[in-house]
Order: sequence, then C-alpha cells, then structure tokens
Amino acid sequence: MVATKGGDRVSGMIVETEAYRGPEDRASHAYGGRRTRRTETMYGIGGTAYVYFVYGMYYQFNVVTAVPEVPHAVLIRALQPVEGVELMRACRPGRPDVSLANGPGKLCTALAIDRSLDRADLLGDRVWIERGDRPVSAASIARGSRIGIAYAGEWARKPWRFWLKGNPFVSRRDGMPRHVRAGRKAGGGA
DNA sequence: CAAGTGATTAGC
DNA sequence: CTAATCACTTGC
Repeated sequence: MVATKGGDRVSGMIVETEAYRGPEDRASHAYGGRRTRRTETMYGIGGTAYVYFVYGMYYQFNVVTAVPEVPHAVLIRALQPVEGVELMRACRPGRPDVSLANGPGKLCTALAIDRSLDRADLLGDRVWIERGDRPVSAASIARGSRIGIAYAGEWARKPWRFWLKGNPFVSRRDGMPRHVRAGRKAGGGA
C-alpha cells in the first residue's frame, strides 16, 4: 500500500486485513442496507477508498471491493513499513518502528491518511495498492475473528480477519486475544 | 484496565 | 434537537 506525501512515497506491505460484507454482515457499517452520508462510499464501485473517523481521533482506511450498490469493503489493519519510514516516524514520534503502522488507526496516522481521501480512486495518485515484491502463499496467511465488533452477535465469530503468520507488524500476536494477564479469570482455553 | 475524543446515528 | 455509540490507542 502506497500513499504520497509532498511527492514522496510512503509505503508498507499489508500484513493484516478484515472483510466486511454488507448488507447482511451485522458488523458492517452498511448492515441492513444502512445508507448515510458516511456509508454512501461503500455503495460505490470497487477500487475506491472508504475512509472514516472513529473514536474522536482516528481514521480508518478501507478498500471498497464490489460492484456499485453492493457495500462490501476490506479494512486495512496493519502495515510493515517499507518506504518513507522517516516520514512515518515524523507522524508518530517516539514510537518504535514496529509500532508505526501496526493498527488501523496507527497506519492512517503514519501515512497521513484522513477524510480527504474518502472516495479516492485507488488508480489515482494519492493512495493506491501495488503488487508486492514476492508472492504470498496461501499457507502463510492466518485467519481469525475480527476485532472490535463484539456487538455483532454471531457475525463477530466469522473468521474474516486475515494476517501474515508470525509477522511482527500485525496488530496482535497470532490469534491471541491480546496479552493474557495474570489476575484475570484463571483457566480459559481448553 | 479505563479514559479520551468528536463525528455519526437513531430516536424524539 | 439530544443522547448513545463507536471496524481504536495510549497510559495508568
């Protein structure tokens, strides 16, 4: 994934994504055919960016993937920095390189992605996706449930989060629910 | 683990 | 109009 900042390339290898299948997917902003000023972007043609603002401070970058009127999208959740690392560090001062873009909000900050890129054509010159240097085998991709959508009932259990096995730049360690703390309910995993 | 932050949304 | 929610991150 590449963005331009003042003519310079800032890029990273996509190492984690999540799929959102509106309108039936309860976790999707387009659930039930919801169509508002914000979600309208997802009803556009595949190959455009869906960028929105959440939690009062973060942007999220998605790729619209289907035909017009079918609101499917893929959230880009983490990048392994490749080009313009200095520029990313400037956007996220004090962070170690491994944490520059290992989360959907973080990568938008690192690449300076904001609402102005909502509906951007990914064949344009502001943000786009290129084929990587090496092919990625299916065997190297892990899948699991999506994050931050507990409200979505049975849809929350769909294994629609994908990441590169063992890659240190994903937002969470492989499959693990984020750091099992001592002191919480003992037991747990079967 | 919990607060923070403000756009977006549903519901009057 | 108002109140609740949220596809997250950071620091205690």
